[in-house]
Amino acid sequence: MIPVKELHGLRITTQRKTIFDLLKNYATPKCAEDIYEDLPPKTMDLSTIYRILDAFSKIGIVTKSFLNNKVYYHIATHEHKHFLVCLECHGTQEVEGCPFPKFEEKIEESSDFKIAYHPVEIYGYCKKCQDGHK
Amino acid sequence: MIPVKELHGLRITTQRKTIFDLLKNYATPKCAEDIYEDLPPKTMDLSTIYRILDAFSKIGIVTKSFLNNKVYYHIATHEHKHFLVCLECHGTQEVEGCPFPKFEEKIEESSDFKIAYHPVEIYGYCKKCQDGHK
DNA sequence: CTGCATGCAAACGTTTTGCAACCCC
DNA sequence: GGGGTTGCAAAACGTTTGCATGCAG
Repeated sequence: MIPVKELHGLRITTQRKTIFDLLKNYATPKCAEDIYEDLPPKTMDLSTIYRILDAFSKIGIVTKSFLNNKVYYHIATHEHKHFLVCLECHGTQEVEGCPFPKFEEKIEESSDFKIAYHPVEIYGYCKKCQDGHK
Repeated sequence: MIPVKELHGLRITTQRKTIFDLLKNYATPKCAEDIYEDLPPKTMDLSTIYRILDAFSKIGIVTKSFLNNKVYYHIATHEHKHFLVCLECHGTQEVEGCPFPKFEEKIEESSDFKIAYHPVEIYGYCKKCQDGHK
């Protein structure tokens, strides 16, 4: 786990510590609004959350993904995780393993592309939402 | 390739044919605005493009992906493709092979999740944008 | 002729920004 | 003390929607 003290040159503020601690405890990716609502009212402004998440993603301690025209953030632990996201109810569940590692090596070898990250989400329908979708 | 005539119950209109033909010729995923700008002025409304892309994705002839808070659409050919997307210049290049197939089988077996699609994009920095990003 | 599809304009929700006040280093 | 950081408000952005008109079947 990344220690809070090392924020890659970023100042350690109350707000950043708060967000970092929240992120640590989330099992699945969350959007800015989710985080905002998990905080007691008036803890900090929504725009501050956006700025902090942006800063965190720039220094690589959170990953970004997208669903429903919203950005989802997830802490970048050394254990790399993937998630199944339901297109109907937007529920998220963790899945084991990562199919990418070997593939990425091959890509970096054969092209001059430096991979930053790959999506962690796979879309579909969960058990209870499968009716009506083949 | 999917014949234009089979639009899964959708009416075949001038606008839908136009969009379909454009999509066929794109080598990389495009967003609605890209498509709008590729058309001669006044060809059709941007909202129409959104509605058509939405309809197409619902019947499965285009896939959706996300970058920079925008939705990217790509025609769903039987050859499944992946793309490298540069976080700096937003350039896109195709890459061969798909790392997912086996992984997906395993997931569908071990969980009750029905996979609809997985992201086709891998993020990083292309050769000319690599300076400044380790 | 009927209902789905479109154009236009306005609304929507998420994210970004400008600026003054604040506070970490 | 100074420059990065925040709160607030407003703007920007991609996308969606309502409604009257148009056109495919």
